[in-house]
Amino acid sequence: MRGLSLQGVLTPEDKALLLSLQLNTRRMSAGEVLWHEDADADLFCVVKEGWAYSYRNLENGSKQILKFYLPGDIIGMRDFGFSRRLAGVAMINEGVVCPFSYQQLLELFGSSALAVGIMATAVRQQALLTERLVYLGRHAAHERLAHFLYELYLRLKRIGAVEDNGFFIPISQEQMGDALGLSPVHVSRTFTILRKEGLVVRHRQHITLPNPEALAQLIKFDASYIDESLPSALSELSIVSRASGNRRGPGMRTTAD
Amino acid sequence: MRGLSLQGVLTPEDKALLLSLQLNTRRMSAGEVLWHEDADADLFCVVKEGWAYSYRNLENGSKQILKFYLPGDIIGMRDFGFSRRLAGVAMINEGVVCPFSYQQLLELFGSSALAVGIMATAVRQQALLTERLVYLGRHAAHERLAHFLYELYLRLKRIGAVEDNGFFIPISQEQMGDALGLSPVHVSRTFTILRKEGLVVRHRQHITLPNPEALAQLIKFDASYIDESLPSALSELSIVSRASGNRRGPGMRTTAD
DNA sequence: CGACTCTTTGAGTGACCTCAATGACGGTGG
DNA sequence: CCACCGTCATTGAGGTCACTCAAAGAGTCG
Repeated sequence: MRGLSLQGVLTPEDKALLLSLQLNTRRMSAGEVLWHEDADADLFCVVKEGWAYSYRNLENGSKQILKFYLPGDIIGMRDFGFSRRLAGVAMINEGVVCPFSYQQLLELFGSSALAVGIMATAVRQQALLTERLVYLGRHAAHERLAHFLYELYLRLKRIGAVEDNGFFIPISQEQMGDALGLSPVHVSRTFTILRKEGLVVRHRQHITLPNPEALAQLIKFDASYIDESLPSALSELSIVSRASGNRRGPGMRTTAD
Repeated sequence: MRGLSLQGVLTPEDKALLLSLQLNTRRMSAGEVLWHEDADADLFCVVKEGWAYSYRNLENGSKQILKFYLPGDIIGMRDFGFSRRLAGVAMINEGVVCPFSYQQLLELFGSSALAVGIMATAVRQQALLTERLVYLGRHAAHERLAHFLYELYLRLKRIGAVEDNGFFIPISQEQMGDALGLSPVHVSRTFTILRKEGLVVRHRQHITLPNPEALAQLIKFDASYIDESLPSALSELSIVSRASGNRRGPGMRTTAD
């Protein structure tokens, strides 16, 4: 890095921070791992040279690559708001990266805990999309549907909308197909399969999971992307309100997007 | 809303803001559209009752649903950092939402333009993932590959790594398959198809797009999710640096994740 | 010059698709 | 109360896209 020019309205603190980011550069060899899945999440990296990619290794032996990073890209934003990495990152070819800590970023937000929380919440919601991406890319229809239903089950449970392992679902099978990348006909067939295995009972707009654990087991569901608590630095930011029309749930946590 | 309790370290301003969010509630009927794709993006919504979903209507007549929103979820974070909506949002059943403006959120970040920029950058990067999701869900192999290559082409062009419509690509076909949800064998076949149509020329680790416009046309590529400028309120935050090893590009814009 | 990785091509299979018809349910109006 | 309608779900038949397995060609590296 020879120079650093900034446009706009950055404060002197901002500029100092940006300069500090350029300090720790690290040369990486081809294939070298920046971090593994489930590793502690405490830093970002800016790619200076070379390409990198983030990935998930799946139970079934396959792999889903989430993103390729080119020079100038920031790696690791995806995990901000979680204590552990949701995906591994490795270099493709040789290159140089600039690591910097979450702590440095937090200083930027320092004045507003709410801003930090909104940022973290936005990132956490992205985790849901990422999870869906993995299922679209590398899982069969019955796994996509099972995952979809189980995720819904957990989210509804959080807001107190699950009763006796069952919940109300106003979505048509065609809409589920549009979400899961399946034809409505095949969604129906897939429901039939899950019903015959005793995993899902469906009656009109009501779904019951007689054995949620078995369903979770089927797809090796890892719920950390949904209900893991925020790292201590960001904690205590849930917006708890009690909506008038809300069915007797204990409260309502606001989760982004 | 009867009450609003907050834990943690929120400032009085934060609390005032949160209270103000509860003001404008709006009752929605089933199927009602909150906003269309490409509409101006200037507000969020918190879902109080009912379910909603965000979607993309595709050129080929199909539809991809991105996410279902349950009570307590925030809608619209995905577009923060863009001037127009990347996806439409509609209610599934009857419900109540609380709209609030981006402006209110910006006040939270007010003290730090850099914090705003990082937030916006994180959200913009999510747009890339969303776009990939759409292709995994609803597009054939040759469309996925064409889209992947064209997106790469645009991103590399931004950092000055494209020369004569060609660029260096250190990725194996197996890795592309892992990104696109295809087997390595089928990636190879798909390359053959694109080559025979004169859209892609590949020689080892170098790719040339003889006619980028034709490729973009094939997949109706809308580049707004990549290169649309930030809304005025957030503008001027690109971090321009000149990396030592960077091939003679004019500079390097930092884009998140 | 081998050993290795990556790519290409062929053959056969399977998952999911489309098209089409029927069934189940709910709402509406006579 | 019942006939009618529209929407949604189910089931069958046949087709296609992408998969797996397998083998051979092409570069690259030591």
